[in-house]
Amino acid sequence: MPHSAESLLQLLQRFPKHRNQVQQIHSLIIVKGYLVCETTNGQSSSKWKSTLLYNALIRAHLGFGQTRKSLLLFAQMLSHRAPPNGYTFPDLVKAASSPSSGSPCPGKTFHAQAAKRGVLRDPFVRTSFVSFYAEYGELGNACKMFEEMSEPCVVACNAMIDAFCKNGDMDSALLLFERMPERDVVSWTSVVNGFRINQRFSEAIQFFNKLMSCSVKPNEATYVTLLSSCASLNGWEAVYLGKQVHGYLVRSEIQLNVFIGTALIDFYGKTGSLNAAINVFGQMMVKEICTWNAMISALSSTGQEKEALDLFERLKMEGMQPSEVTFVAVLTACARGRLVEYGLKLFRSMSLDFGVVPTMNHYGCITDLLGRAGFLREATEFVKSMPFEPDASVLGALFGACKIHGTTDLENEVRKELLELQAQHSGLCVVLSNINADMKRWDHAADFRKKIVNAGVQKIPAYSVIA
DNA sequence: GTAGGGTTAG
Repeated sequence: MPHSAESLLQLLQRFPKHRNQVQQIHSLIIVKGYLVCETTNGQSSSKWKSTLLYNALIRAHLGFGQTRKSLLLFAQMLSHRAPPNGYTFPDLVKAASSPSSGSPCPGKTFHAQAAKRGVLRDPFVRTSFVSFYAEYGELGNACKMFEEMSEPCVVACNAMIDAFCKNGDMDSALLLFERMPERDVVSWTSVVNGFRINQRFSEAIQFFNKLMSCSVKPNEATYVTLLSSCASLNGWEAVYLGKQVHGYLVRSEIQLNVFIGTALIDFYGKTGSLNAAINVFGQMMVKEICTWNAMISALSSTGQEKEALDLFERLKMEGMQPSEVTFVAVLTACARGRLVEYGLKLFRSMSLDFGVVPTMNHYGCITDLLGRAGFLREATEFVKSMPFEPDASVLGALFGACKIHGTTDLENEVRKELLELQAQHSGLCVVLSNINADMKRWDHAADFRKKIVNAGVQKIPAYSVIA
């Protein structure tokens, strides 16, 4: 029977990646009225019909990144009285964890919904909540979700390992890794990645070597994580290992996919092999915006600012949509190349022409752009005119500029103004004392340390903002 | 149907 609810459901499940088709099917489902739950005839199969269709639609829209639409579909689902089931929540919760889904995040109401519908015992549902809470920095809730599982499977354990890693608790991640009854390549990769995201790059590489010695077969994700660690470490051993991985991938005749390719470009860019990065970029059949961003950064960090900006022009011509990161990369290139006018023009056009709203990072780039070029007063004015309170990165850029341009009266003025502006800001105080210490003005450093105490700043981070 | 991967000044 053409266009029965069953046949449309099958189509959705079979071809969920074809955006236009999904939209057509969606329209057809609406026209046919299949989304309205029928409870009158009492047949259990038709009771769940709209639920299954909604589940498939939520999944399909999540699949091509339309997370907002997934969330909207859930709201519709409730208003149509189609009861969500255990299959509804994993996709829904994933949509809620996605940063593009907008705020406020509805994840917690989903938790309540899942409890109400009696699906919280489902291990798939629980695992997705573990990841959700981990993403939102609520490690306690993630643990609770995990601990209430009677016999967590390897996937649930992997999700919990990742939850620990993402929230900086590598000890617990390793403990769970040791204690779990079986491990797979995802377990290993999650730990490698955990060391990486906690900036423990040497240990990431060590753990990768351990994985190899245990005869675990790495997969693409493992290599991507490893390459990223090698890129950040940048010692000869790390560079050697990264090149070895590349060589292995070439010998295995594995086509460079977007993730691997982007990781390689980043690796070569950060370790100074610009030509290798360009080669990889040229070989890639499919490029995403991240790929272009990595290449732009590679060019700009190796002193080819003009080429970096040319590549940005090419990206636009090829119809790519620049991301937030793209603008950080191009604005940085402008700052390095002292292209003040062009940088300011780009900054103005980013929200106007590309719909990318500047974040604190972008303000930091412009502060850097002005400051490096010696426009310290303009940079200060710019910081004051920002729509949000400057954070340590913006102030770091400003002080970086002061460092380049020497100890002028203006610098002292800037310092004073900013100190008054953000006396409570522990990040700033650290920046200030670092800068002073750096300039061998230990008396001032001590002075600022005292101010930190007087200002009642509780926490002084154990890292320095200026490297 | 649940887990892990790439790009971001100073």
